[in-house]
Amino acid sequence: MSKGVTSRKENYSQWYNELVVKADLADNSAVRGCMVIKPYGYAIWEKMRDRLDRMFKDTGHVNAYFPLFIPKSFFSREASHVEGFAKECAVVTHYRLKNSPDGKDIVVDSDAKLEEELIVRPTSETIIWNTYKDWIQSYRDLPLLINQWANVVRWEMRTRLFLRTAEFLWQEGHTAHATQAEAMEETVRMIHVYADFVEKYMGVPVIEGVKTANERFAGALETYCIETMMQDGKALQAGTSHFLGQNFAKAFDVKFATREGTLDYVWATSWGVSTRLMGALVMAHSDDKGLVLPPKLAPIHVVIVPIYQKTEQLSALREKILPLKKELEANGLTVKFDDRDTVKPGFKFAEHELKGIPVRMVVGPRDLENGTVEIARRDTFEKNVYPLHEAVNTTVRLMDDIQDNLYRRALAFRNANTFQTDSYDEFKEILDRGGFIMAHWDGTSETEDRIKEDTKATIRCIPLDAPEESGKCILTGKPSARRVLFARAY
RNA sequence: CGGGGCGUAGCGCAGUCCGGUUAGCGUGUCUGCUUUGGGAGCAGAAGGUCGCAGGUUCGAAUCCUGCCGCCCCGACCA
Repeated sequence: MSKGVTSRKENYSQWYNELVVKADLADNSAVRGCMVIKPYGYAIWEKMRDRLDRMFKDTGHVNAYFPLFIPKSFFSREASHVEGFAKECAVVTHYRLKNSPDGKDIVVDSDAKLEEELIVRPTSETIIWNTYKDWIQSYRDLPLLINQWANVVRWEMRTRLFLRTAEFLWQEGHTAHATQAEAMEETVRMIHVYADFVEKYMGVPVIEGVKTANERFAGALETYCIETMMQDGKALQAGTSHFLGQNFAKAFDVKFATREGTLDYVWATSWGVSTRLMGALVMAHSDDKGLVLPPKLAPIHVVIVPIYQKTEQLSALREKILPLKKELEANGLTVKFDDRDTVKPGFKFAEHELKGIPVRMVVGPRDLENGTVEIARRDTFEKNVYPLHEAVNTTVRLMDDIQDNLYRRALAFRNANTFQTDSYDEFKEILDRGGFIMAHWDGTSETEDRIKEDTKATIRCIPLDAPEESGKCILTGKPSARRVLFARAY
């Protein structure tokens, strides 16, 4: 990115941190572990959010909003759920402050202690299922397909911008169904929606799969996930969709009258993606010059930089550029005309690259003379001079090219860094280099734990498309029916 | 909660071991002139409770004691 800073290959983590801050996506805040999402970063998140929201609506869901605070007692209703989240909850115990005796400070008023503590939601299953109890009586009330856009808090020990923050923005879908099959269908449908979004809009290839018992969501019977590879070969879980069975219905006593007149517990799913997707987007495509954004999520598609010496020249350029800008906009592109006279062109080029703007146009005196414009693409740095009348078509075409190229490039990288092995020694070597490993596993949590302790690698998922193949567990040599995906993960 | 490190200008740092001019460097900011097809150059200016409190000393950013804050590694994790 900017001169003299960490390169991607030198120190991937540091490169990422610097990039997020320098590209104006986010900053650390005064509150430990929390993040300020800056306007540019938020604009990208809004693009993601709007597209996902459309996809949810297209699959029959509606939005609603549930409270931030969850009574502590709700939490303990579902045993494995509380166990999974208890260690990272923010808890509200009081509702009032008062002046300290010496009047110099504000202190918690110990008289204002809550009878029951409130948990700041780390996820909303409990408060939502407590509500669903009132909403669902009959099979006619089902399915209930609701999504909420919200913030949640998980008091993590160690945080990283976008990838793991104490508070993060996300959406969580919570659905209720009359049958197990329907709920299962919904679970799979939504993981496909996520996969679709991440591949087609973010340009990041995913592996769809199911989690092992160790990695499963607290309270779920089955967790589906999409796993992505970052440029250091580590895995990032980009989204999850959970089949919750009747666990939450039983915990919150949500029964419905069936078509046959009997009473049954409803079947549930939940699914979510978060601002972590921003981290995935940055880590998957960016380079040492900065961010590389897929056109479908870029807040600005094209930046036009004028080259001039005197202000008269600028007005001549403006006459050419403004109609061009208008025409690009008529083709659905967002265009920025960077006519700042406070910085030099070279500075602008570097800045726009840092921010990942897909296409840059340069128009100067030379172009005025020749009726041309220079067009450069961010992903490959290729630049060419085109006749002015071809500028719009070229740019529109470039948007598709860049979008495709980013996906293809990421896919090629993932393929080049995905390995099959049956040797535990080689398994460890590959992990140290970075990459995904397809290997046999005996199906036990004990083996998975031992491998994790030994190598820091976890089973990211059992890929949905993993073919049956009998083999021997990489660690224990016990029989295995298919290979599973191992990697170190964020 | 265990192990390590750091706190000096908006930001990044040197100076601390071995106390001694007016506390310095880079960058950023401001002013002026020259520049403008890849992160400009020169000249000038502004900017500091050296984390806080106490102690030792003729004298403390530097030594001693206590406190506060932050970062990194581990446990946790979308």
